[in-house]
Amino acid sequence: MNPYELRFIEMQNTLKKHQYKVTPQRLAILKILAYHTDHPKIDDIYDILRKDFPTTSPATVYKTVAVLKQLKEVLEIQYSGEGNRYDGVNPLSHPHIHCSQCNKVFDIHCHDVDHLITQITNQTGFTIHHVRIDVSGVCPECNKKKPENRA
Amino acid sequence: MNPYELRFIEMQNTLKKHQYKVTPQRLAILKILAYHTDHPKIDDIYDILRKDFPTTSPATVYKTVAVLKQLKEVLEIQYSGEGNRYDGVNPLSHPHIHCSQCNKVFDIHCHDVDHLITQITNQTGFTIHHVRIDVSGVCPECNKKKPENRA
DNA sequence: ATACGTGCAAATACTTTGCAGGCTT
DNA sequence: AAGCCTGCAAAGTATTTGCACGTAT
Repeated sequence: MNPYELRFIEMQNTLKKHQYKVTPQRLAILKILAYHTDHPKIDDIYDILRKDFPTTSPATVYKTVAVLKQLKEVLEIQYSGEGNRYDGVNPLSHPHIHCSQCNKVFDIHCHDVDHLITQITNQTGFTIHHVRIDVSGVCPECNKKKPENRA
Repeated sequence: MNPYELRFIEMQNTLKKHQYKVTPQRLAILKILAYHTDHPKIDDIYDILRKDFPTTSPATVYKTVAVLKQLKEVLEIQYSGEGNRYDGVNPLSHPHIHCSQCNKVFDIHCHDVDHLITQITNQTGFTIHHVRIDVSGVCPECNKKKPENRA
């Protein structure tokens, strides 16, 4: 079983475990979130969903995503002013990097983050619940296309 | 001259240098941003501004903040769903920590950030323009008040 | 059978825009 | 004097809510 299918099953199980009803619409949204690594927005999910459910509405997507967010089966990446993005493939908090040219968002895998969090905990005395590390810039692809964009 | 006044003057100079008009409203907004370390929202600025300019409107605040943001004299900290916050005291990108109980936002001073950025640059090949590190949790004050909130 | 979910529309919150008149330069 | 700035209102975008009907359990 590939990791995407695994996520799809995990998400279903979490819904059932918490007595949420598993409807066809929810299954479709789960599947979209489980299989898409490109951090879709609500509208992206809605557009895909509409192919199978032409009468669905954005409200349904918002509601289902809210449930999954609360169950920690999807990570919300807040981008004020251009719609939040969601990561259902890897729902634990992790760093992202956003290209301001092509608007793609990629995951970053970074060893230093744990150390950083320890340092911040010691320094602030906070009980830390969530760490958001988001970098933006221009990705190598876009740099190739337009060399004059380099900083 | 204290550092807040210095920021106030710097912001004025930047406006003048770029041929923006220095109006009483703008001066008042600059002063609010230069002197407040608590990362005010647009509405917070507007509320303070209204004491001296009862007929002003949020649009004016939005417009002035947009100018300052573009001139890099204020740092926008995006919090989707509850209004962005602004840092005019320290307008260079730096980490913040937000308390989910009292909603205060504090600066973090963290040595490891440069190293992290180098690592991310090497790993991704991005030309990095902006780094956002935002932590949320419960601050020591709120932990004292409600010990059961500890993670 | 019951309670929850769906989908429509209206409401909310935040921000941007258009425009007429006023003020800074 | 000229053009930008202000402040009002309206429009725009993202998201939430209310409600009647339908469906999963």
